[in-house]
Amino acid sequence: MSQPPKQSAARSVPTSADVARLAGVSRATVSYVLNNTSSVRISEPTRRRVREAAEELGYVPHAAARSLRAGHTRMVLLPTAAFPAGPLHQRFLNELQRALRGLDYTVVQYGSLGLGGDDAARAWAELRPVAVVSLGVAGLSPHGVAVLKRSGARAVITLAPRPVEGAHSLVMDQRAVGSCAVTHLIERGRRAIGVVMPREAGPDLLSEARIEGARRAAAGTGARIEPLPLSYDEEAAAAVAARWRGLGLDAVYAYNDDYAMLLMRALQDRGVDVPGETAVIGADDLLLGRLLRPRLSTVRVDMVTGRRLADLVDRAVRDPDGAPETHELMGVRAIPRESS
Amino acid sequence: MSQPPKQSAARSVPTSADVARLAGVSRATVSYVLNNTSSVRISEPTRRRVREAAEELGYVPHAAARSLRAGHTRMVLLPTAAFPAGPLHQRFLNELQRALRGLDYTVVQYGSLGLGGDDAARAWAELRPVAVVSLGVAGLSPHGVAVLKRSGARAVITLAPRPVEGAHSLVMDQRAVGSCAVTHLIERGRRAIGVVMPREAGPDLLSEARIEGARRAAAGTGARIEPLPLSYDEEAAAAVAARWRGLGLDAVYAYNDDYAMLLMRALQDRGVDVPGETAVIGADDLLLGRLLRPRLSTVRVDMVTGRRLADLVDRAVRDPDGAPETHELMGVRAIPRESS
DNA sequence: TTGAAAGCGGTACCAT
DNA sequence: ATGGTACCGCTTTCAA
Repeated sequence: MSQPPKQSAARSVPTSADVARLAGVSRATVSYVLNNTSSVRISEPTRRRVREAAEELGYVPHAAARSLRAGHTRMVLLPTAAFPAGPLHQRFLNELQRALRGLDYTVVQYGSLGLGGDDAARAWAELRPVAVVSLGVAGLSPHGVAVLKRSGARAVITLAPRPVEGAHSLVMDQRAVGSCAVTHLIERGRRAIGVVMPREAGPDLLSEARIEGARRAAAGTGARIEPLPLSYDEEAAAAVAARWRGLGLDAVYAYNDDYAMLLMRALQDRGVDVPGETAVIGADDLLLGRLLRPRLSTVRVDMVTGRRLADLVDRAVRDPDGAPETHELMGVRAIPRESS
Repeated sequence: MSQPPKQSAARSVPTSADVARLAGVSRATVSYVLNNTSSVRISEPTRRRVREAAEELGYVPHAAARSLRAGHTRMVLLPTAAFPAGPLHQRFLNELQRALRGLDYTVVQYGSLGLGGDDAARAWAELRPVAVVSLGVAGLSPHGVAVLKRSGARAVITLAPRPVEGAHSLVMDQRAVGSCAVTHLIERGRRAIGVVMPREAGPDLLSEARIEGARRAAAGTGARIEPLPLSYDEEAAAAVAARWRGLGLDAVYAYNDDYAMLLMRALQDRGVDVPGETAVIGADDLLLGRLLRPRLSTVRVDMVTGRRLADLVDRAVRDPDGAPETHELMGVRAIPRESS
């Protein structure tokens, strides 16, 4: 055999050098042709030969090599810690993704489930993204932001209950949701208000903020707030309903519509009249809430649009030294239907 | 100035060379220390100096450079075309992600929204993932699989209605869902069966397969199948309900529970008795379906567990030349409740 | 115990 | 119009 270094040459991944060899040109030429480099003129026959060679070998450029050479990437990293699920969130992610792609970014969701705050930030930084958009992931600290920026991220943007130092922060003060719901109930004359929080997740920022908002809205009005941890299953809801009368509550605000629907049904099955005896309100305005009887009251939260956020990312990337902005962007309003 | 090439040296991203310089050692030593290379002994004082230098500079290794040198990555790519949403899917993704991370893989979701089949595969191949797990993304062709493999992917796994040549295929024959639902309805004595499909998505593989299964189950039984495109909003549902009696149907199978709930409510509001006049069955066994009255009948689909899929990925990576396996893995069963 | 140097796959400058 | 070649940051022989 005449090629001792390459035993399984056929098996190995084709590189631009392979293309060059097959086309009988230099690697430089291959690069020019495949990237349509405009600052250099290549004859049409050569272009064809290169293209054909690339095609024949099934050549695909190596992103890592390219970005290593370039010194930067077009990657926007979306860390996904725990999926918050929810159809709104999904739609929003899709929108954002499409908009960013339209601006020629590569969107990558990176799961950092097992990692805590700063470790996660480090893991993200290793990928050298041009921007990081952290959607409500707890634990992105100012230090984490610094690590990312020092490793070349030109924009770090958080969408969270509280601003993070050093990052552009879109503040969605989830307390407003709780406040809005409870204020609504109080206006309706309710005074003893249960607040349902998911038991699964443990204390996360979202539900904590919502209950904190509830407390705040009740303060000084004479109304009482009673936290009610609840698992998302029928048995748990039935159990709460069973001891309902003992709790002495005349209203309940649930973390979101899913939990609200679950509890409302359990209450009804237990003979508790909704809204007569107990008013119920949820949050997030799911379509399904309108299908129950009584129709579920809810709090609607205006999300930022994916398009707007994508523009913000792009602006931040272009002007990395701009002072981090903090935007309050939560519109929140109660949508009374029949359950309250 | 004495450093013309580096005007903003302070601004630039620290490399292992910077760490080496600061610690007064060579880059090799830095690499040994930071990777705890066991084949080489480094004195403790040196280790400390290196660690301190790295810390001080905020050094984070460059993943692209590393994998370029290594010739391979530990990245498992999960393409996400359109989010199928759904809480089951979410849980499953989380499980899978966690299990893969446990096996020391890096999980990356890559959004290829705007791209069609083979372009998408090419884009994925540029990242040189060690494995690609395609979850129901239409358009991963045998050619796409070939591109991925030639660019170094050691495993390509699809979870889809049909096997894909060259890839390990977990076949979830969604026709079984439609068959199961319709068979159930026929057993209950129904003969004129509407099948609701999402109007939004356009004809996608999932809903097409489900309706195809419905047709098959009806064939030869004398039962009639009537496709009913439906948008996911109340008006659309009301419109269908308004012309319900004219359709002459005595049962309906909806693509999934969400659509089933929506239509069932609209029918009830129109005075159609469920299940007396019209039986309703959905699919996916959402918790919320149990909250309506009558409780929604459904078809439950057993998903593969994330853990199992992760193991399959790992096995395939270790044995890349193993023949692609095809597993049928859909357990499907009707769960009759009160609506049918 | 440590350092020098080659090379992974591209890109872009400078020659030719 | 092309080719030669020096990098990008990191790992890993091989020598010292």
